[in-house]
Order: sequence, then C-alpha cells, then structure tokens
Amino acid sequence: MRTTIRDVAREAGVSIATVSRVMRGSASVTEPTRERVLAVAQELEFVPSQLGRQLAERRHAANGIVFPDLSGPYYAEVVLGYEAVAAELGRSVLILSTHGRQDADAKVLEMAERCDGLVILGRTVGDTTVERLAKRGVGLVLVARPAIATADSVNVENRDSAVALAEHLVARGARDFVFVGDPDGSSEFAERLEGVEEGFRRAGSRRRSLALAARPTEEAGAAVADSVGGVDDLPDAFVCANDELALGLMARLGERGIDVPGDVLVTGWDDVMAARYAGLTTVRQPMRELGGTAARLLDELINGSRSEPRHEVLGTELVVRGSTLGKEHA
Amino acid sequence: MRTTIRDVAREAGVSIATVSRVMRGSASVTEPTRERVLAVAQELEFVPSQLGRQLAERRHAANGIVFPDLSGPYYAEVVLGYEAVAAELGRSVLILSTHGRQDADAKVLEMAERCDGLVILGRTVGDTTVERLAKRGVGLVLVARPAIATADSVNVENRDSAVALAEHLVARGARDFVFVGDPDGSSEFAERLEGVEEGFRRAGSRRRSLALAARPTEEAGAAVADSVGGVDDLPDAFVCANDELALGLMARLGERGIDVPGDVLVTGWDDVMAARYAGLTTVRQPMRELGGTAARLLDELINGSRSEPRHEVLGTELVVRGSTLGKEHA
DNA sequence: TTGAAAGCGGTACCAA
DNA sequence: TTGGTACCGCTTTCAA
Repeated sequence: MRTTIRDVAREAGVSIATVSRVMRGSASVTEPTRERVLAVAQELEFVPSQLGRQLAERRHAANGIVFPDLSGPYYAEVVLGYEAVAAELGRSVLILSTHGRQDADAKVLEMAERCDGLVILGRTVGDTTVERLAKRGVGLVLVARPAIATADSVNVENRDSAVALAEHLVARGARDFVFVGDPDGSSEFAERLEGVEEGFRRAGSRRRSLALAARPTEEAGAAVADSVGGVDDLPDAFVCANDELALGLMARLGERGIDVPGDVLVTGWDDVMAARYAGLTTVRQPMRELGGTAARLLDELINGSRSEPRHEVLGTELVVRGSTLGKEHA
Repeated sequence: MRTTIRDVAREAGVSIATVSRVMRGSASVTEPTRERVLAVAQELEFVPSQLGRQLAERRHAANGIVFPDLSGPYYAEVVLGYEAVAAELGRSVLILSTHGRQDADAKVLEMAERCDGLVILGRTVGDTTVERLAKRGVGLVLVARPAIATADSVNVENRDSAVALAEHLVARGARDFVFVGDPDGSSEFAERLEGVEEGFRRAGSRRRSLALAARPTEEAGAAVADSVGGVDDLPDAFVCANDELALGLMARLGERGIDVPGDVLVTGWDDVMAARYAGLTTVRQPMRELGGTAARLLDELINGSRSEPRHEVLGTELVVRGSTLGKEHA
C-alpha cells in the first residue's frame, strides 16, 4: 500500500489536518510540529495523492490539447509551444490526437473530465461538442478554427500574407495558378485560397483551376505532380496549402524532370524545417507561439482573471526561397 | 454545480449504487430501472467524474511520457507514435518536457502521481528518480536509455548500423573522421561513436579527433562548421550524432563555399524529414515505432499481464544520399 | 495552534 | 435485483 496522510499523521502523533497544513505550507503550524511532520513524511516517502487532492479541491491542475493527426511537423510544433508554457504555469498537459476518428467527440468529452481547460486545434471536433464543453464550464481556447463567442481563440493572419504571396508570384511572372489543398477541409486553407485569389485578381489575373488534395501530406502532393500531363500542362504556379504538400509535389516534379522554378513556381505554407533545406518559398507561421499563446489564454480563463473572451491573431511572414526565384537567386 | 451520481439517483428514485451499476453497464439491473436511470442521466447531462472514479478504483487510466527538449523532430515523432497506440489502448496521455531544467526530477515525480505508468526518454531524469518510481510501483518503460533490471526498455540498435556507416564512409574514401556530438550527454551518442570508431578501426583507420557539441541542434552544427579553418583543415568526414547537427553543419559549410561531398563527407542520424530534402546520408530510426512499442509494453506492465521485464531493441537502416556520394549519384 | 468531522464523487461489499 | 454504507485520500470549516 502507498503511504497516506493518515500514516504520516499517526507516526507523527498529529491529526491529518495538521499534516495537510504542513504539506501545503499553509496556515499556522508550530515550527516543532512542522519539522516533526516533515521528518516523518520524508522518512515514509510520503507523496500526497493528486487524486485525493484534486477531488477535494475540485480542480485538476491540468489541461489538455486536442489536435488532428499529429504526423506533420506543424502540429508537433504547436503542441511543444503549448507544453512549454503550460509546464511553466505549473499545469500538467494531456494530449489527444483525433486521427480523424469517428469517436473523436466522445474522446474529447472524456478528456475534458480530466482537465480544467482545453485547447482545440482545427476541426478536430464538431461545433456541438465545443458548445457542450463551454456550457459545462470547461475553459476553452480554439486554435486555427473560426472563433466563437463563448471561447477564446488564437489564429494566424492568413489573408494578408496570402495576398502578399500572390503579388510575389505575379511579380515573378505568374499569371495563373493551381491551389493544392482542400479549402473545405480547413477554414485556414479556405482563407489562404481566398487571399491568393484576391491577390491574383488585383493583378488582373484569374485562378486557373483548383486541385483538391484529400489530406495535406507529402504523398498527396506527389500525387498531384503525377496528375499533370507534362510541361505543357502546367500552370504558372502551384500554390500549396501547406509545406508538406509543396515538398511532396516539388520532389515528384523533380523526378519527372520538370524544373522548379524554371517550368513552374511552387509555394507552401508554415515554413517547417524541411522547407528551408528544400529551398521552398512559403509563409512562415509562428507555430510555437501559437501554442504558447493558447496556453496563456487558457490559464487566464481558468484562474478567472478574465471573463470576456479574447481573440488573438498572430502575424505571418512571407519567406522567399529558390522555388520561386531564378536559379541565380537561389 | 455539476451533476453528480446522487442527483441522478434522487431524480430516478433509486440508490447511487444502482446508478453506478447502470453507468458502468455492470452487474444485473432490471431493464425498466436501467432505462429510467439512463433517461434521467441523459436529461441531467450526467457525466461520471473521472476523479471520483479514479479515486475509488485507485487507478488513473492514464500514463505519461517524459522527454528532454522537444524542439527537434525526433522526440516529436516518438511521442506521436506513443500517443497513437496509447489512445488505441484507451489510455489518456500526459506529456512532460524537462527542457533540461533542474527541477525535472520533481516534475516527473509529480506527474507520476497522475499516472499508472511512465515512459521515460533518454537522460531526462536521474537514476535515483527512476529507482524511486520503480519502488513506488509505477509502471516504467525506458526508451533510448540504458536498460535496468527493474523496468522495461526499448532501444534501437546503434552499434551495427554505426559500423555499417563507417564501412560506407571508408568505401567512399574516408580515412579519418570527426564525430560531432557529445557522447557523454547520451548513451545513444556514445554507442554510435563507438560503433563508428570500430568500423574505421577494422578498415585500418583511426579517429582523428572529437568535436564536442553542447546540444544536438542545427545551431551547434553550424558552429562546428564555423570552427574549421578552411578546406585544408577538414577531416575526410563529419559523422554527426543526429540529423540536426548534420543539417546545420552542412548548410553552413555550403555558405562558406566548402563542398559536400566534394571536400568532405557528412552524415547524420535519425532520418528526419528534412534529411531527405537536404540529401543527407543518415541512419534511419523507427521513431514512431519506438514510441508505439513503449506504449504497448507499458500497457502490459500495468495490466499485469506480464511480470518479468522485457527489453526490446529495434532495428535501424543506413540510408545513403548525396552527402556521401559523388554528384553523379546524388 | 490543533483536532474532529463533513465533504469531494464515485465503487463495491454485504444485506435485504 | 436493489439499497445502505464504508471506503478511496485529501482539504477545509468549526470548535476546542
């Protein structure tokens, strides 16, 4: 059996109330009593049960984060940024990847029972679940998901950088483009597409067509590369919804002897580590900061230091590399 | 106030024992009673408190994973592999990054109070802490850390692939090498260094010198690149303890006009995503599987389906790319 | 300053 | 099949 507060109390000849006071450093306890209890606790290797404590205090001192498939580098970074700040704030961190499963909502509801608050990334769960959680009094921060009135949110600026990206492409001679990614699968992707379209429109161009990719992965990107007929069949630019699509696409184009940026320009989104080494033009997102900000907002929410919801929007940055520049600049 | 089991009992006109039975689907309950209770529970939106349940059952149905600084792609992958399997097994997942902090041991001890078992990666905590946890009855799986008798472990094969790597380098004309990474900071790194040394020794060569890098990061790798005098000051090969060191090193060498593999060969370890795009020769580790295996072992441990500790060793694979091949092969 | 005792929200044993 | 009740391990009044 584990050592409990009663064992310590008995051994030290005091009540459990006193042991509790000593362990929490709270209230007034005589120095001698204090020392005696501490000594016994040490000797018995007493570690207060979090469970007992949590039940009595009716709080978990933990919060969770929910994300889709964690395979890519993007979500990993966000989670890390989140963990770093949460740990700093003295909170335990639970993670849950929905893997696109059907029972995601149930899983999240279950996890919520172990947390004081939750960060929810993207479209991992339905709106009804979110509302239900909110109603239940769970602290909620939505990330990379359209903001709602009852919860905090953190998002990145998508439109402006999308326009900037389009302008860059137009400046590099592009007159049409194909968007690679499914705008219906993510509000972020939709915003990016809109922004790029607007940028091209301003320059008097029009979108050529829309390539849907089921999942934003390297494989899907490669599949798009496979689907083009040949050099004559290319748009001026492939604008990919994220870096992984772009990387997979670009690699496969290379294998097929199609030159980037000679035959076609390629861009991504996120600026993951591999993008640097692949020379991919992309839009940098502050991924760590996204997670860190969410952690801080959640903490405020839980500690009740704030009541009205806040909606943060973090800036992004266009990063131009070889995939949209002539060889001479790369 | 939240709805409790007593609210439901009162409303349904039964005892809390019956409600408990219904909620757990256990034991025998008349169909009418069952339905009535369920209806009330639904109406009151009753969700059993995990806390109450856990305290009564004296188990958490959760387990944790501890890793160092999670910045790199390596640990992220391991954690993801872990989460996927743990979730599948119906267990909640707590994460803790030690960030090289001094209070890491205390944090881990604290987290252990919320879990039935723990996976510990690398040298995040001291041996005394590990022993203490083991003694306390916490399920323990050590990953990328020397195995001990009282806990399970999962490691990757380092020596053999290191020898293979050395042989490859020798075949490419290398006669000496500089190891980039701190063998004292990680048992893994130490094994890799030993293996590479042995490989070179077999080929009649000898290690030229040892470059210590404080932390296995891109920045540290770049710093090593800065420290070499010029083309005449180079070894035949830089063998880096992980991919990030190698990538940082290689990039900076490029900036300095030193050609890889023309002037010097460079290798990494892990095969992270960026390594593919950088054309880096490396040793592939099954990172996801490492985490997944750990999760499975831990589950066995906790469910008591096994008593004697197990020690798994996963295989690795040499991946040859442009950084050790002539341009013509790259 | 200290102790007794009433919760916190469940589970499970023992009777009925 | 059900209900009563004693825990699980801690926190926190309320009195002494």
